[in-house]
Amino acid sequence: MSQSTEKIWKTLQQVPTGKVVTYGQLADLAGLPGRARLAARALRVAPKEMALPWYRVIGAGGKISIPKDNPGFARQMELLRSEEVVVNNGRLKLSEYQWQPDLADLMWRLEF
DNA sequence: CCTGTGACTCGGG
DNA sequence: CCCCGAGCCACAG
Repeated sequence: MSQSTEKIWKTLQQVPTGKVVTYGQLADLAGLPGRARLAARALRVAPKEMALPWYRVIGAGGKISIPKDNPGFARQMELLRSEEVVVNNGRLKLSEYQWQPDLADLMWRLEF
């Protein structure tokens, strides 16, 4: 895999239960500013065995970005709800659930 | 090499 | 709130 893709994966592992990040935010935290599309792609190609919390990644407006006709849409909603995240019509309140990394988390990032 | 296509985002209208 | 276009970029065809 490309190194950029791996950075996305590692960063995503840091997102705690019950919290979410947007594609753009994930890319930024991974040290890849402006690469939201890469983040989306990294999720799609991630091997299942990695068990990444892919469902904790949503669109910038607080909306689930998976097309509604894709079975993953409903799955993402139920997974989020299983973590106490309130989701309505594929929407959730970013002000309440968006992950705000603390200093320790940012330090961790220096490891790659 | 060129083109189309996104699990993206932001700014306009 | 929706739709569009423009950036953006890896990747398949």
